[in-house]
Amino acid sequence: MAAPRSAPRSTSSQQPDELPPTAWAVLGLLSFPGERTGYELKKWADASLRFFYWSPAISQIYAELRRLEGLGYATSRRSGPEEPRTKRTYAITEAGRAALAGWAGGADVGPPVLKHPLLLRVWLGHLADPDGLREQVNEHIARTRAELAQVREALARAEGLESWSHPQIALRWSVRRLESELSLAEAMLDDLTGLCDPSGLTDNTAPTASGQPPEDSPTHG
Amino acid sequence: MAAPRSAPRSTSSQQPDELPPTAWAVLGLLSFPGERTGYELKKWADASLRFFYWSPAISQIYAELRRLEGLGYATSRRSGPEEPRTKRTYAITEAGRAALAGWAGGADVGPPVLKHPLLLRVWLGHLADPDGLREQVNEHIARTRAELAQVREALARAEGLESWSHPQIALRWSVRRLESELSLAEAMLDDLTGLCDPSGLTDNTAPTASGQPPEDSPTHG
DNA sequence: ATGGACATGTAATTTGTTACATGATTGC
DNA sequence: GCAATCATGTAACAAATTACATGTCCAT
Repeated sequence: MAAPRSAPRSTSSQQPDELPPTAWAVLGLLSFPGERTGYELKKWADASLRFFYWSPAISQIYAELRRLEGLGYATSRRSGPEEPRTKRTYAITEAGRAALAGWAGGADVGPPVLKHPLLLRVWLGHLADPDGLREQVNEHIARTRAELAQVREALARAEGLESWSHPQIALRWSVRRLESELSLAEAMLDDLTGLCDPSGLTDNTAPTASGQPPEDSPTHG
Repeated sequence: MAAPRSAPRSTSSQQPDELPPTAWAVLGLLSFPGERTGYELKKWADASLRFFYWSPAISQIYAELRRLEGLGYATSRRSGPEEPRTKRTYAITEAGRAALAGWAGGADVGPPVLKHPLLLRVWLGHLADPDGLREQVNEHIARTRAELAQVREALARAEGLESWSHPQIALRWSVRRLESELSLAEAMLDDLTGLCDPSGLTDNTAPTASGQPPEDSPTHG
């Protein structure tokens, strides 16, 4: 198979890995100073993690917290009557911190995965109305601008805080990433326009040469 | 919950949507001229789709093809004795083409999802060895360069072909995307270096001011 | 008193993966 | 003859989602 997928996952024993990335992400959330509830974790993931890694469903966060506790990587305590609401707060343990550090230092990082529904539609553009397509790209641009504002907020919150320099770097990366997402979309808009209006301006100077009729089974391309 | 997730998925009836994006992606693969086998589809997805949307496992492709056929969106035929190998080739039907066009024109595109394991580790950098972290970023850069070469190949294969202009646009977007991934990584490398070596050069001039000790529950940041 | 945010969880279901099993054909 | 690629599928499982159920606290 052409694409090298992730490592074969040794058939026996539970190495210090053996947990899905989501579990490590949740444990990572817990690795910053302070205790927090599942609910808080979800909000934080929505506001920050999601920009470079994805925010799990709240029900999954609760499930991962239970698993982490079962492994001894986290402890929880129910709030006593001193606190208003009854809730369960989690904290990382030394074992959890060690396991997380081991995972973070581990070898295979794995390739980033991008699922871009807009691109899927552009790719299928031959079936769509050109104007509708450009409209969708414009909506994407608007959505991206809104996200950019959110990451900048998150970054502002993280700035000036000690021991938050790495989250800051991740958020700075996210800001730049969204900025580039914007220019990527603009460029694609130009490409899309150049399709209907093949004026020499957009270097769409493919001279219709070698117009091979798309034969059966185009051997992928 | 803060993050607006996808639409509530109306409880009754099968609208022209109601299929996971993967099914549409597979049907999309089929929407280009020619018939092909599941195996060919997988290779094509690895070589092209994966750069902007992800390549399903081969077993899932077979499963989706069966589902699509069950819905009348595709037809299949076993190769007769005239062909060397016994295989099953699929083709899109008119109903499938119509359904796909309806989906492509549909309203909600949904936000792109990025899962970037490297960023997860950078975010957790306080637990890791700084040199090891930079090393991982460098590996990412090498991997990205290799991918860039692959997309350029795919683009070269698609160029000059008629009725492939939209896939071309998607691939051009992917080329630019990977190029920007490269500069993003370089910039992050600088950020990471600036952390250990806070010489004024890297504008890391945060004056340590307002060194709020990270209090309990930092209200996400 | 009512709606919204806080808070936690269960159950059913879907999506997707890996491992396994099988066999034909092609090129060396 | 042997390995690689072509080709198709099943089964077991893991990951993750949505829908549902329940209840509290706070502000208007």
